[in-house]
Amino acid sequence: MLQVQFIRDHKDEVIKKLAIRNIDAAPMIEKVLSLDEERRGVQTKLDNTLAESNKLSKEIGNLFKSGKAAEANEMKAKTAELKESSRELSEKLNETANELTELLYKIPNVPHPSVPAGNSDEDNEEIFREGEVPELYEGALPHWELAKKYDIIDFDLGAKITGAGFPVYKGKGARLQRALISYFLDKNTAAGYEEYQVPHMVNEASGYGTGSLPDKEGQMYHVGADDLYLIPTAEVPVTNFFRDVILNESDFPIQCTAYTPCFRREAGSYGAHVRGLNRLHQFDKVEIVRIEHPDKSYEAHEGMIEHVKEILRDLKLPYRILRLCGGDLTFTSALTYDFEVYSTAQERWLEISSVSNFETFQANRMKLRYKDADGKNMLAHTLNGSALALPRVLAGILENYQTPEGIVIPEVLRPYTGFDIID
RNA sequence: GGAGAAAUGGCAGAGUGGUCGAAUGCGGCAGUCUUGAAAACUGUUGAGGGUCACACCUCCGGGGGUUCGAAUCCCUCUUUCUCCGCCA
Repeated sequence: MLQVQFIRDHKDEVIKKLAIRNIDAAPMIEKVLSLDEERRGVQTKLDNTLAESNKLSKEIGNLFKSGKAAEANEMKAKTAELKESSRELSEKLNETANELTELLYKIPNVPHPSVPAGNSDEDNEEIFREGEVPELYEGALPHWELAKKYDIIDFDLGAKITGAGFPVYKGKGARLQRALISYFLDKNTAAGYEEYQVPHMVNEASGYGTGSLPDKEGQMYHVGADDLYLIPTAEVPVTNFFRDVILNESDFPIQCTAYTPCFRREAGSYGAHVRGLNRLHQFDKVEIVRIEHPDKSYEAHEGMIEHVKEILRDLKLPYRILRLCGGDLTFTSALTYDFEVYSTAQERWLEISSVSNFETFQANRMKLRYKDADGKNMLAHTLNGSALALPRVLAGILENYQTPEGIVIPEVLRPYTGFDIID
């Protein structure tokens, strides 16, 4: 969430920049400012009341000590009124503060200056394209047909034991999946990211920390009996390592990577675009997360982009990079680059990575700070990206590497798979 | 799952109703001394709100209560430890 102080100091700028997201934020911002003013007013009144009753309490204590019980008891009577008004004031304070926080939760991050205006994914800006789209032979198939033909992914079996969108990987399919995970993790750790294995469920506070709550409440699976959420991405547990943490400047850069399954309800998705591996309720992903000094975060962001590029080059998959427009930018992000791999048989682009800089938006919710040179606590910047999401990479490999003889395994994966063709 | 114990500042650890935001030690930072460093000594060292700056207010795991007054008493939740049970 945005800092109230920042909104106070940059009101017009915030409104102007949120317009890039097609949001008329002026009414909300005005409300924030008036609530904030109200909150501070009530706070001051409450403070004064408490100060007075603290003073009285001390005096009463002193009177008792010096044996003047009668005077002390007389004074006690005076405190009742103060108590009553401080009770009222603190209720009022709570109300106002809660209202303010709830409102702040509804205001998305301010986009970076480079974010283009726009309404939907059609307005995203392609900034880079690389890799050759292979000429497919006559009779080439989409990945879900290939999965069936070579018996490497069983969607029906998954539907039987769990439901639609929970595939079962078999044989060489399962092995390829594991190869990709290992390859990604090795690649990330070689680039300086420390590997973690994390819980696949998180508590409510973590959900709020990264912004999955309350904005995406309905998208997460909730385990009611224990009030836990299945993670939609490793970003949530990993970034929350740093919730309520004050770092030293020397701790930067912090680079983490983690493989986890990701669980998404995807309520409202339907149709041909969710076929096969295109959109699942459970999928595997290797995530990279960075915690950075504000001065270095965009440099780090570029570094993450280069890193993901390198992986896709290794895999020799045709891909492009988009700079997301204001309308397509996720709630918490200031700047996001999407990587899309070309699905040759479907003749469409599939998102396989989303690399974002959240600046202080998550850090403010999480109270993730560092001590600067003057000893002041400042909010850090958080970033993350996929490196990479498995199913669509797998779809890309199956479709782009298909031959009449079978599916050729990309060179870099062979040490991990132990075979070079699926036939 | 059952029984018991505990949770205090970066760490260790005092504090059982009043002047305690909290002794002491370690660590960190600054200074003195030194060619430099170490040692020694001196000072300093939590977070949030608020203010031009002070004042002032809040925070001793979380929430609630008793009291004029709570780190200290009561209730509740969470977590950790010990013992028993169960178990990959």
